[in-house]
Amino acid sequence: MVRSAATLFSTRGANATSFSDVIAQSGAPRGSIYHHFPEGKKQLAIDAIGWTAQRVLAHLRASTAATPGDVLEYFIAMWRHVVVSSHAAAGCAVAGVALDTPHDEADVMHAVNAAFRSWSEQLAEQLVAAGVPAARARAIALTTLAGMEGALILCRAEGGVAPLDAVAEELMRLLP
Amino acid sequence: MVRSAATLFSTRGANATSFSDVIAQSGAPRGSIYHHFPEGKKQLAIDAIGWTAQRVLAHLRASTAATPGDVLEYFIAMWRHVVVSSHAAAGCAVAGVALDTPHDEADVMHAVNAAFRSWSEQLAEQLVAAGVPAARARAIALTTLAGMEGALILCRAEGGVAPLDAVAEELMRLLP
DNA sequence: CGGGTACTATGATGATCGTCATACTGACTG
DNA sequence: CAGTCAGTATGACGATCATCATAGTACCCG
Repeated sequence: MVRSAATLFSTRGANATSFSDVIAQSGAPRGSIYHHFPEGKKQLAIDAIGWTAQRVLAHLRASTAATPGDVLEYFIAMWRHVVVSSHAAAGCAVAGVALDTPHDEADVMHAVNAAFRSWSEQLAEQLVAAGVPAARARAIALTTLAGMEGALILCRAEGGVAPLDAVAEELMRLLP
Repeated sequence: MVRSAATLFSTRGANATSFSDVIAQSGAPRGSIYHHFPEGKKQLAIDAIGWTAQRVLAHLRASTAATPGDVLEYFIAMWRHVVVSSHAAAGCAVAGVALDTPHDEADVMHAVNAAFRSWSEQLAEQLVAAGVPAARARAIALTTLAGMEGALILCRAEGGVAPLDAVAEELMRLLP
C-alpha cells in the first residue's frame, strides 16, 4: 500500500489520490486500511514519504562515485530514469505531497522536510568525500536537489526529458 | 475568481481547491460559475494559469536590468517576495496545477507548458540583451526557472526562505 | 417603453470521498 | 483444545464535491 501510494502521489499528487485508488492499485484489502494506518490518510502520506526517502537514500548510498562530477551524475541519473521510464508522467512523490498539503499540517510537512534534508545532506556528504569543500558541497547539493525537483515539473509539463538534461548540464558547471 | 483560484492553487494545489473555496475567497456569486467557466474546473485551472503567466511576464518586462546578474536577480527577487510575504506558505500556482493534473489532460498540461516556456524564453531574451550568447542564455534561463520552482518547494517544506537564497547564490555562478 | 442579453440566486443531483463500526477469519499461544 | 489477537470483509455514515437546471434580476439598446 505504501509503495502504491508513493507512485500514485508522484504521478497525480496527494489529493488526487484516494484510498480507493491505492486499494485498487495495490490489491490490498479495503477493510484493513485503518488497521495499518490508524491515523488515516495523513499517516499514509507520511509513511509514503518515509518509504520514498529511505529508498532514495539507499540508492544513493550504493553509489561508488569517486569524483564530484560522478556524484552529481549518479543523483541526476536516478531522476532521469524516473522521467524516462514513466514517459514523463511521474515526478517526485515528496513534492507531490508538499504542494498538496496545507502548510500548517505540521507533521506531514515535517516528514517532507526531513526527506528533502536527508537527500541534500547525503549528497553533500558524498561531494565532500570526493574533495569538495564542505560549505560549497552543501550549497551545490541543495541547488542540485532544487534543480531536479524543478526539472521534474518542467519535464512533466513538456512531456519529455529535455529540460532535465539541459538543467543537468548547467548544474555540472557548478563543480570546481 | 481567477485571481483567487491562482492564489489558492499556489498554496494548496489544484485538487485541494474547491469551487466553494474560490467562491468564499473571491466573494463571487455561486450561481455564475458555469456562466463564466462553461467548461468547469478545468477551464478555471487553465484561466488561472494564463492569468499567472501574463502577470509574471508583465512583471518581467518591467525590468530595467542591464547586466546578466541583474536579470537573474530581478527574476529571483520576484519569487523571493512570494515566499517572504506569504511566510513560506505560497509557491507557484502553475506548479500546483502541474503536479495535480494527470499527464493525459492535454489542454491543461498545454497551458502549463506554455506558461513555463513563456517565462523561460522571456528570461533568455533578457539575458541575450545583456550580452549572454543565445545558447547559453537559454540553458541558464531554463536552469534558473527549474531552480526556482524547486526552491519554492524546499522553502515551503522548511518554512523559510533560506533554501531559495542558497540556490540563488549558486545560480549566479552560472553567469559568465 | 419593450425586449433582449448578461449575469445571479437557489437548490438539487449523483458521485465520491475519508472515516469508522461490526462481524468474521485464521493462526498462533499455552 | 480454549483463548487471544492481528488482519480482513462488508457496508454504512455524513460530508463535500463538480455539475447543472430553473427561475429570477439588472441593465442596455432602440
